[in-house]
Parts: sequence; structure tokens; C-alpha cells
Amino acid sequence: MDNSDDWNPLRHPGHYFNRIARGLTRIGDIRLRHLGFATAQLPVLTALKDGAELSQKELAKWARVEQPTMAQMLSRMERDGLVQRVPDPEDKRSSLISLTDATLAKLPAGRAILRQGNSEMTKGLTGDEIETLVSLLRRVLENVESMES
Amino acid sequence: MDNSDDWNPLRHPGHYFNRIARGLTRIGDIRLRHLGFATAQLPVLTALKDGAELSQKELAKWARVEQPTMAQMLSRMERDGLVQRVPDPEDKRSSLISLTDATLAKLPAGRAILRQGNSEMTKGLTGDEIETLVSLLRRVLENVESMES
DNA sequence: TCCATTTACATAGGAACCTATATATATAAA
DNA sequence: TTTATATATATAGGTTCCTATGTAAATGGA
Repeated sequence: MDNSDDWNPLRHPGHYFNRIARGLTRIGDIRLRHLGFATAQLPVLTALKDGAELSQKELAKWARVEQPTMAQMLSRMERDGLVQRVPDPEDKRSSLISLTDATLAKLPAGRAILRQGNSEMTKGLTGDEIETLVSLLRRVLENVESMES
Repeated sequence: MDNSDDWNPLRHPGHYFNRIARGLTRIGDIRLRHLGFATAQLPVLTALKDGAELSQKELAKWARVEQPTMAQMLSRMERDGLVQRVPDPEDKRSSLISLTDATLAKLPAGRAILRQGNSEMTKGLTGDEIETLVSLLRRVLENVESMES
């Protein structure tokens, strides 16, 4: 690839990740809105789907966001009645976060929306192609995360 | 894929896009910081790299962000001396935006950083694999953008 | 020409991400 | 036990994205 292509985003994978990620977030937000969910909250819903009680720290690690990001998101989710916090009896610094009953009741509908989105996103790709894609993505992700130090 | 995997993000491509995109943004921001550039500004730098003068509207379209997003980014870039605006003589509603001389002078260094990042991101992938990846990404992007209506 | 519509941009407000830093509790070492 | 360090969370401030809406200039039809 000659130098003149360095600025041509269409020749590089990097360009696509941002566009796809933003697109998926926008679509997810629209489709989940009637349930009161947002795309960014999905890791929290996933982690707590079986009634688990986790600390903010554990949720941040699971969702791979920084602690203040998770703190803010949990505040909004609590404000909106999606989660509840109870003081951790074993650690006065910490709270245990869990989904409210109303949220638990809405999870199956959320799951159906996700399944539908995953299927539309890979429309026209064979099972083999999806596997190839996931495996390449996994390798790129590993490279990217090894660049962050 | 059985139902119990609907919540398992590792089985779906969707999960990876967000993580990769955020990782690339963080790394780019760190590596470009000494030049005064940010990852999100790259489309603007790219569009104006040869001294072109474009309107805010054209830049938003090029970068595929909404107009207020571009307006805000250009404000910061102008504040930081990266771009300049001159009134469009043909349309009093509009300004023409171009890179400052200082920014133009820093572009080659920025390009080298991008090239390096693109190469690290795909480390271990063969040329064929990169081509396959880009082609699959293109198809997914097309699917995603067709979901947004 | 005059008015309605469209267009370009600005502004307001909010979500989700980040880094840096403060505070309170827990833990470990002296 | 007292003190130093580590950990969990909170807060402050900033960027990048979004939607909704306002304003002024351009345009096109009556």
C-alpha cells in the first residue's frame, strides 16, 4: 500500500470500527427505548440477569469501562428504576447492585431485540463467514488492547 | 446457537466493535496528543489536508456525524488553533473552514502515527486476512446502516 | 416582488466515555 | 494499637456523540 493511501480510511479496518460501533449503539438505543434500556447498559443487565448482586467495581470490570463511567451510569439507572443499591454488610465503602423486579421482567423482551439485531447485522453472511469475522475481531481486539500500555 | 447464548457477548460480533473502537480512540488520542490532534478530528484533517476550504455541513457529511457534533468540534479546533473559518462570500449563512499553516505542518507526523497504528492493529494478520476482514466489515457496515431507517 | 419553504448554522440539554483527584473504609505493618 | 497503604466510591471537568429546536439567509413559486 503506497503512502498516498495513509489518509484513505476505506483502505484500513480502523475506519469501520467506529462507524459500525456508533451505528449499533444508535440502533440499539432506538429499539430498546420502549423498554427503558440503552445499549450501554447491556453489560450491566447481562451481569445481573439472574438476580446477582455485584459491586460497582465488579460491574465496571465486567463492562470494561472506568469506575467513574460505571458510577454515573448506575446513578442514571437507579434514578430510572432499573437497578437498586443496598449497602454491602461486609464493606461499608461498597454497595451491592441488583436489577429491580420490573427490569427482570423486561429482560426477555430485551433479549429478543438483541437476537434480532445480531441477526440483521450479519445478514448475507454465512455461518462460516461470521465465525471468521469473530475470530479476526478477536485477534484485532487482542492487538489493540496490547497497544494500550 | 441456542437461546442461552443470546446474552453471551463473546459469541457475537457486536461486542467486539465497541471495545475495538473505544480502544483505538484511546490509543489514538494518546499518540496524537503531542501534536495537538485527537482521534475524532482525523476526518476533518483528512478532508482538509490539501488546503481545501469546506463548509461545516460538508465536513459533517464527510465525517458522518450530525451537524451539531461537527459544530462543537470545529469550535474546539478553532479555539486550539487547528482550523480557521472565513465567511463564505457566496452564502452569508456559511463559513469556509480550512487548516491553519501550523496544522498543515504537523500532518506528516500525524500520518506516520496513523500508519504505525494501523500496522500494530493488524499485527499477525496476513495480507489476505486483512483483506477478508475489511470486506466483511464493509458488508456488516452496509447491514448496520440499512438498519437505521 | 412577496411569502413560504428550505438550508446552514447555533444553542440547549443529555448520555457515555475519559482522566485526575478527593474521601472514607479496610487492611497490613510497625 | 497506631499508622501507612490500598481499595471502593464520589466528584470535577472535559470530549464526543446524540436529538430537538431556534435563527437568519437563500430560494422558489404565486
